[in-house]
Amino acid sequence: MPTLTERLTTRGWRMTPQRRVISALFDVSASQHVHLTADDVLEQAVAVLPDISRATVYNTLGELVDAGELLAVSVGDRITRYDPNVHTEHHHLVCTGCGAIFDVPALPVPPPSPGGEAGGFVVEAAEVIYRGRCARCAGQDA
Amino acid sequence: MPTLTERLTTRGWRMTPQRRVISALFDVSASQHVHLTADDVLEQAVAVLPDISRATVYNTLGELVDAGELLAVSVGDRITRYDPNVHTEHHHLVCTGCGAIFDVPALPVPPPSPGGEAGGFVVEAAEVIYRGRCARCAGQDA
DNA sequence: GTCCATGCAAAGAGTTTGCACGCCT
DNA sequence: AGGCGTGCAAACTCTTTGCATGGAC
Repeated sequence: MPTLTERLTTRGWRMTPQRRVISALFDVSASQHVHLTADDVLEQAVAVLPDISRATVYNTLGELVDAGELLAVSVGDRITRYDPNVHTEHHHLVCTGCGAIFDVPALPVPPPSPGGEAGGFVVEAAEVIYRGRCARCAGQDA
Repeated sequence: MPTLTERLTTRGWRMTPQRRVISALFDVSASQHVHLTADDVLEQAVAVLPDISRATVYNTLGELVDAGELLAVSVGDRITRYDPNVHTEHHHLVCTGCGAIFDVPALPVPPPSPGGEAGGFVVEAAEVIYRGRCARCAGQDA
């Protein structure tokens, strides 16, 4: 699989230093199954490119989502997280203790049987958020 | 089942006109499986109580969620919706066309098998969001 | 009479947008 | 050389908060 930066170049994206840095961040985070927030991206990008602006980060993230290269993930709070793992179907575990998010392979979810007002609804995708305690937080419960 | 207003009185809540109106809205919306936003609540409450303030609506909604009388539901955008249907486990269908939200009875979701970094995660709840097209929007697709 | 919910207004977080400049191609 | 991405700053949306008043009990 080519890197995100390579894929964007292939797509004909204008590869500015800013975009290169942001893409590189997601190439790293993909292998670690990390889910960065816009602020995380800005913070890490500033470390390399001190003059990068918040607007550029948001613009680029939005474009990457539109291009299908990132998944925008919401887990209940009002913060959007960006998931570079778009090529393997997976769901998310959210720790109610520390807020950490983990990936799990998607198991087949039983299709709902919409009746009543929902009759005729055509399901195209199912997204599952498992809530619970990660190993560390579960340990502290005892 | 007593009405929400009755339950709040039983709990010893100070029943102001504002709280009475908001509770009444959810008694109605519960029977219709509607998922009101804070703005919906404000708008409908203003129609009855012109001087009710946005802050009171938000405060009351927050208190109702804390009391376990409402569920705060997020379906991906940054708007919180309030679901009075707290006593029957259910998931949500979200129409990607018109944004409508429908309830479906919760079917058993297979437990994930967290491995890797997620090892030891203790799952306590699973929340499913089905995305697709409601009957009306599916009809327009043809 | 006491306390707490209310209204007001301002603050706050996260995100988006308009515009002129400068860099990538 | 031309167009698009950038930085800046302001605007925007949703939500929360501090404080004085007044209504519920």
